[in-house]
Amino acid sequence: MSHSFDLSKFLPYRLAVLSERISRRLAVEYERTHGLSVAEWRVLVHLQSGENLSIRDIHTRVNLEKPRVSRAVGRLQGAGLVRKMPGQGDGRLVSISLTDKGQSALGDILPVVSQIEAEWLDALSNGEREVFFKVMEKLHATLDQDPSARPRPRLD
Amino acid sequence: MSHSFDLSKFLPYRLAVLSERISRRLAVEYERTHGLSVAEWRVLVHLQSGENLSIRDIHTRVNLEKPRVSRAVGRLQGAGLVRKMPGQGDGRLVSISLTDKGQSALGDILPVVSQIEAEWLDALSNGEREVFFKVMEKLHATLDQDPSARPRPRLD
DNA sequence: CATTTTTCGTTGCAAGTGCAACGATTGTCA
DNA sequence: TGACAATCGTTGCACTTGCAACGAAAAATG
Repeated sequence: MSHSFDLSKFLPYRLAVLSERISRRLAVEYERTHGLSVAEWRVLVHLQSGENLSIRDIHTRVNLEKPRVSRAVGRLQGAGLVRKMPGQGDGRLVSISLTDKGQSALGDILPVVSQIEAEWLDALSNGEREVFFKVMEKLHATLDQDPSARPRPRLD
Repeated sequence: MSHSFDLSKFLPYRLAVLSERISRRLAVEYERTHGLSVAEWRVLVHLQSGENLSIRDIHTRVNLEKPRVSRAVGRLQGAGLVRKMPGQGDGRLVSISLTDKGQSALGDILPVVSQIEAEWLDALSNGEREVFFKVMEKLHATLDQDPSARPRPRLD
């Protein structure tokens, strides 16, 4: 007798579908208005929090592979949104920072994106929000103890 | 003054990180043991529920673009896990079904994958599971009313 | 019936992705 | 100090992906 299995009730599948739908919805905004990809968007946002970051900084904190970050930064530089300078002190590092144009683009996008997120969160009660995030944390904690799982990306 | 924004607390980002980590963990299983990609895995699983499906059936129910399904089916056929026959009645349709080898591969993978999912769900209380899935549904419902969002894939 | 539209699956093509490997720079340790 | 190892960012390469366009087949329209 065959193992009964319903993909539509499978946790990883449901998460993937929801996550993808939400990502797409957001991408509509920064893609249409500023031609950004997901990787470029993440890099750009992360640069807003701190200046003079290296590729590796972004790589470890933003959950993108190193080559992906490198190329995203290259495209952002080509678009004039980002500036690359040799890192002082350590000659291997590259110091990346936002240009005025990059700041301005972020200024356009962030309010829109925050507004969309707010609409999603407003549909939930306080308790639901709390439990939802707690569950995500618990799932990460379970994965942390699984040697076959990837390490959790730093979220700080 | 600049808009404060913390990517690590941004709902879409957190969802993407968790979803990707979970997907990767699963992919380890069916990729290493049977050389399947995510698309191939989804197609294979969906074929288990019903026989003689068309590309379009899979496309609409499994949240994969049509060309992606077509190519995944082609690779599965090449690996001997799937059989393609011209659809009777409608000459445009392609009738896809599992071979014995495909059934056998699923028989290997499904218990392992279900076990991993069970470990994740067991870390949650009944209430947490309930709220978590309810929140996912609510987020979908909010997206349903957003004309800029993609339609929700059928989950049946 | 004849003609136009729609649907189905596939393919072309440009672009992005993951992984390994590379040169360059820095750190480590005998 | 000198040899070796580790780290940083980039690049090569094979592969996948998304989107548009295509031919074949069926449906809709007159």
